[in-house]
Amino acid sequence: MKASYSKVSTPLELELHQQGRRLTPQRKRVLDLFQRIGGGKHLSAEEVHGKLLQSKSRVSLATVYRTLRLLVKMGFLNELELSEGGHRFELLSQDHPDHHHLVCVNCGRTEEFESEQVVLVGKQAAEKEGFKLLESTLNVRAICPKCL
Amino acid sequence: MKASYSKVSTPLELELHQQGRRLTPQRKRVLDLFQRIGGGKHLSAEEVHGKLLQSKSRVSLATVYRTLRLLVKMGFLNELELSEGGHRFELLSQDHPDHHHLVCVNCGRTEEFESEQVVLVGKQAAEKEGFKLLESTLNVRAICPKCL
DNA sequence: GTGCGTGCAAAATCTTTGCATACGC
DNA sequence: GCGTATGCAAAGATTTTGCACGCAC
Repeated sequence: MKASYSKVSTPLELELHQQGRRLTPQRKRVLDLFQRIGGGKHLSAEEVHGKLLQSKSRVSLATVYRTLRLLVKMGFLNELELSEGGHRFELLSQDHPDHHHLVCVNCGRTEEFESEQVVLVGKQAAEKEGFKLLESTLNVRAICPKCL
Repeated sequence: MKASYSKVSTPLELELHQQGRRLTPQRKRVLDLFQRIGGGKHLSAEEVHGKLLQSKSRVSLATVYRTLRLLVKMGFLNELELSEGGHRFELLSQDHPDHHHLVCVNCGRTEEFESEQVVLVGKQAAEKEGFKLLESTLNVRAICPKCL
């Protein structure tokens, strides 16, 4: 009997194919990287590029930029602007919903936290103006104990 | 009788002199611009430069950048990162305290709102980790009615 | 085989910096 | 007059783009 196994399709693959796009090793590697390091980490384009070079995968910086923007548009990643010089990206996943950032403006140390209240306030603000809410992020700028 | 009038010292001038710095026409023009356009507007460095050229004041782009960073450090301006490409700045004034942004990710329309609750949450988060709070801003990313 | 995606290098942005000059104090 | 601030132009940093080739489908 002919072995009929079905290749598991990842959400990434499905989503790409729905849009007539392709699952390339590069795209897989970028998303894999974020999934490997987990939900709370913030990487810049340069860092993604560097980490992929280390793990013997060859992805050009231009492709990293293109892929990051693609993954953000497709909802797999979240783009952050925390004034650490350049934008950063993080994994957006179900078990890591709306969350907020406490950033030390001196050393860049970042802690995350969640708050149901804040989500609610964002929702109300959006509703009041007739906007459709996508996400809300609270950025708390502060000085960490070490830098004080 | 000799006219003895006292030149009014602006907060900017006082603050600068306290630090051994100087009140230059350039610095005055940049802060004036923000005060003229009012509290809720977000300008990029390029825009500040452009607007100052229009009004026949000559300020170099390098000075605009240096002045913006200075004014932020001195607490006259607030630096925003709303993913509109490049950082933006807005006037920070007493009658316009901690406030938040509701941004349409499609057309860039931005509404502001305030929330005592959010300020409180930020404060608690900072305290919990031993950080000294500077400010907290809630960014709500959404789609405005027109773009829906 | 078709045409989307990649790599490369060049270009476009955005921001900072070195240095001689100008000017606030 | 002293020393900070400015302007200019060059350098840096970050991100985008054009084009020929390669590979996912």
